[in-house]
Amino acid sequence: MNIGEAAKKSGLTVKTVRYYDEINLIKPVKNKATNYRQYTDAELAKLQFIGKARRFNFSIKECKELLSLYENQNRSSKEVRNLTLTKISEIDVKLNELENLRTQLSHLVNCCKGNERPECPIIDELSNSDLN
Amino acid sequence: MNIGEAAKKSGLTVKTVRYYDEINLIKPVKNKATNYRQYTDAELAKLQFIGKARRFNFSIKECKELLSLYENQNRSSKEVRNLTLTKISEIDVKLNELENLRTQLSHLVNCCKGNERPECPIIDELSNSDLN
DNA sequence: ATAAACCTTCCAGTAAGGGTAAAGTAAAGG
DNA sequence: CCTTTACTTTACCCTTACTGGAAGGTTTAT
Repeated sequence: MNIGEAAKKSGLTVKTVRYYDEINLIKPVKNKATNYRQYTDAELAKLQFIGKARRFNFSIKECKELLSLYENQNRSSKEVRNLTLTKISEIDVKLNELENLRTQLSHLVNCCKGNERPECPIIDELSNSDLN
Repeated sequence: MNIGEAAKKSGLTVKTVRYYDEINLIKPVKNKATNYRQYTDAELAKLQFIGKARRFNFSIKECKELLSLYENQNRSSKEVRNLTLTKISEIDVKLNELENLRTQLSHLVNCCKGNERPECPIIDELSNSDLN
């Protein structure tokens, strides 16, 4: 199939699929006559696989790893599980950061009257020269 | 003061401070003889302000807005508060996404034995062609 | 005089594509 | 058969917010 169909069926954009070719993630054969990319069903499946992994917040680099595990019939499930566990703890770190940020910002908002007057505790806090 | 001192006192890197000059965020005067950037105390205060706002997850564009509010003695605290509230709801969206992701990933991890065998529900799920 | 510790500009790269242009190809309609 | 429309190609720049490095000028200390 051509790139448009592969894109549609994988839920990716044509641009993205072409990009995955460019970075050697999924390289289709080219039709010699037209120079069009030709995707097989197996390649479509990989595109779908990547798309899903990306939605699970795996980076392209991690997608490459997952893809090679996917293609390797002799992999152990432990390897996949470890990659996923690492990803989960990365998410935990990010969750913590964001929660802290949220707490601090809502504290600032609660201190600010939000009226037409110029006094603003948020600006005051941002102007406070001590870091943090 | 020279850029190194301004960077140190603001907790930013020299590279970053130079970048802020380049994008017209904080433009110091240049010493004609040496071509060195000269930062005043007021500019240092702005660098500190920006640094803090960035740590609060405000984008450079938002920092520009905050900075103009900071510099405007006639601003209303409402404007600053609204910008901050917007930022909080953006953080909420991100928190939600990450929590969903975490739930899904830990569900996958719980289904996976993580042993030496190749059967892996994580890979199976990623291979599942229906989106989500 | 020379070394180190500053500073300068310029160029390239990051992640993961998006936007647009110019041009080739294919399929459908008249 | 011709034209329009839809699809595809490559190539280039743009995004965010910097970071790294090279090659060179300046200042300070030894």
